[in-house]
Amino acid sequence: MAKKNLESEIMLAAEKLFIEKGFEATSTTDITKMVGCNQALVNYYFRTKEKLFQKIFSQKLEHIWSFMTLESNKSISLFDFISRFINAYFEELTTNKKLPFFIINELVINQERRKFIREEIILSDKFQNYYTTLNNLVQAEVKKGTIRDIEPSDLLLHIISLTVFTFISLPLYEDFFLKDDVGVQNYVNDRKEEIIILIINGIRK
Amino acid sequence: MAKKNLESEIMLAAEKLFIEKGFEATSTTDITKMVGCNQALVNYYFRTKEKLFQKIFSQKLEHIWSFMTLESNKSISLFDFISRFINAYFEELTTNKKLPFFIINELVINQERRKFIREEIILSDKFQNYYTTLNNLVQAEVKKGTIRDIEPSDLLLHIISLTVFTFISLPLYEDFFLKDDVGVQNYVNDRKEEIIILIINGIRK
DNA sequence: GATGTATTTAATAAGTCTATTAAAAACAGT
DNA sequence: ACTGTTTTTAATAGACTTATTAAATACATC
Repeated sequence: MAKKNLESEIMLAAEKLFIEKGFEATSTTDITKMVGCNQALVNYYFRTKEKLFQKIFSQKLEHIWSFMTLESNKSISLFDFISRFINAYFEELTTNKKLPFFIINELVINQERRKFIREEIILSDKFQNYYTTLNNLVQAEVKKGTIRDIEPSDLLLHIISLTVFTFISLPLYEDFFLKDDVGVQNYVNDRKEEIIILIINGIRK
Repeated sequence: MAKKNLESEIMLAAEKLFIEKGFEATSTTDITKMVGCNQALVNYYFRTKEKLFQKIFSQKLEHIWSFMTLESNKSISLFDFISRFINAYFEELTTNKKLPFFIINELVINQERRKFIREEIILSDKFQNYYTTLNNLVQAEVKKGTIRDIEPSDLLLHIISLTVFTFISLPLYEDFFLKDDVGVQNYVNDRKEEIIILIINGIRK
């Protein structure tokens, strides 16, 4: 039996519900009902529902973002980067299937959160370094003549589009073709392999 | 001055707001405030907010879906299909930039709407024909040896992933890189060309 | 112009939601 | 065991929601 700590229990329940149903559709009553404590505790520990959300959101964002940059450092060549990155990305999202939708959704809906990301991530040194590293990898291959001349941003967008969309659309796949967990997992794995092939083939000369 | 017709004015306002902010975040008061009429009219014309939403949702879905099938019939070869389809798809979504997010969002959130799609679209003859046509196009090219052996579903998913994600993430691009309408349009056009190249290159042998 | 129907409004019921407040309970340290 | 602090609860204010109702207005047809 874990030590009872309502603050973190509320965080966990909120995380689950926010990711499942989004900010609007989740009430503080839902959250505390899940924990089994009084609704006022949300305000006691986090002041407002919005602040609780922000805490969870930036936590999740930091998680996924630090994961992304971590993966890029390990790579030596571009093709290595691509397949390694997509593999790790898929593995990461497989254990957090709803995360892509959660993040995209809130970023699209809420302009404030976009500004937050811009300042915290896009303008950060870490991102600039990350992008420069990727750019070097790409330029090296272009010079060698192994790939066509492509913007690193396009490459990155291809990877993110195809990976993220796979997980966003997962509930659709599940219900359209009546698949169980195993079926879904097979589908995800197949998509992963196919996406790697498409991208590597697609940038080759 | 158009003939005043509050029923359709409500529909239009609701369409705008639902697409902009989603079902939950839009209130019937918002909608009628926009039109400038009494809130009770929503219930008078559409019985419930949910029914109003459903009407708009299936209208939009029908629009995009009939567009997709229309485009497939015009194509003769696979490469023709791909570039023609992506071009038309992008053009369509350029005039309805928020539509992809709207549809995906509601489908992910609401299982009932997924079931609706399954019955109305996936299981329809029209879809089955559509898929068979695509399959024939793909098989023909595989036999000719011009492309690698790929599932038509994968090809379709590639196209949809890359196209839809471009528009879903548009607000992010806009705010991250501080682009105006012209900048955004250039970006969209560049992405379109790049996506066509990636896919055609990516399925070639 | 009277009469029946369709449209629109104002008022409001009944529910939900978040945040606040004051009191109660649990837990320290002495 | 007493005292001060932290945690938790119950109760509730106040602001929204959607949907319903009955009354008012506009419209059409005879």
